[in-house]
Amino acid sequence: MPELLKHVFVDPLADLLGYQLRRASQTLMAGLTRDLSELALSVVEVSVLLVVKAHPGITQSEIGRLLDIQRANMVPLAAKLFARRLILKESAGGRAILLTLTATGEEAVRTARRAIARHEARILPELGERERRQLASWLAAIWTTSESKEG
Amino acid sequence: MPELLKHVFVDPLADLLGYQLRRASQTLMAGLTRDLSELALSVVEVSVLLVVKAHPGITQSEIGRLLDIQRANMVPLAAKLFARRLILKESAGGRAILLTLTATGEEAVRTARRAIARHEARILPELGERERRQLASWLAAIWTTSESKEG
DNA sequence: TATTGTTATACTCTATAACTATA
DNA sequence: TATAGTTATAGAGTATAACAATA
Repeated sequence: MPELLKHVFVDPLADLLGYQLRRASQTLMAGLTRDLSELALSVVEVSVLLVVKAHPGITQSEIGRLLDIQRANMVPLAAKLFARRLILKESAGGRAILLTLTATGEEAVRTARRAIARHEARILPELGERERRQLASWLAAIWTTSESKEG
Repeated sequence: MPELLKHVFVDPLADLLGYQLRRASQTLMAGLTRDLSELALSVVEVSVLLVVKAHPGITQSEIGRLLDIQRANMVPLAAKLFARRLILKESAGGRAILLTLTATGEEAVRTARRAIARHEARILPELGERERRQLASWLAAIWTTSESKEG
């Protein structure tokens, strides 16, 4: 079929906020994954690393609660970061294990932050700082409000 | 540990637009999935149904291009909707198969639209129509712009 | 040759249930 | 009893490669 005669279909979902949110999130995650590929770490793995950086000595369960990751799913995540020598595990007497960054982990965090900053700057570059904050605050309201989550 | 003495950790990712977007999308999808559970259809299956409703006679490949779903992944999707007697498949002479809604499919679309409207109204109920449009337009810009998608 | 539908497959992410070890 | 870490597993969602049929 000739390119110019191809029917272009109107997207009937275009006026749905949820649809726009999902498509935007997918596109953005794909882009960030590409930008983080130099580190050979997934977006989730990097986010765990950033949390450990901000809270040295935090436990797996605490990270899970913060990022909404199941306790069980934190296991292979932490195992990979440990195998890559990015984090240290330190027994806290009880069952809990305290996580901290290694020197390699600190370096990975610096690299990740540069990649993330580069990526963030590429999202809607025409947006000013005020609009950016407005957008972020609307998005935060969606998942912070318990109504959206539970009812 | 007593509830009041539990350490509440600050989320170091809170100022990242990409993070807010992902969390919002996850929360929203979970909520919408729950709201659509009466139909026993996933969010993606319903979105396909809405596209067929808007474009009777559209093909699987065309739907895939519109919603960014791989051709291969459209197969089990269309198969389920067909098995549930929600869509009809009509040969178009060639290899392509034209999809249309059955009466049951039309009814499902009506039910789905009510559930989606209910859900959308529950997201950011404090947002006015103008802010809603602004938010939707920013989100659309993120995934429509090729910069975000490819580099 | 390009496109459509298809099969098979694999990988990631996420969710649940059950077990143990410890406070 | 409640919590942390763990294991195993299952289900989505998504991605790629290859094939046959058709324009």
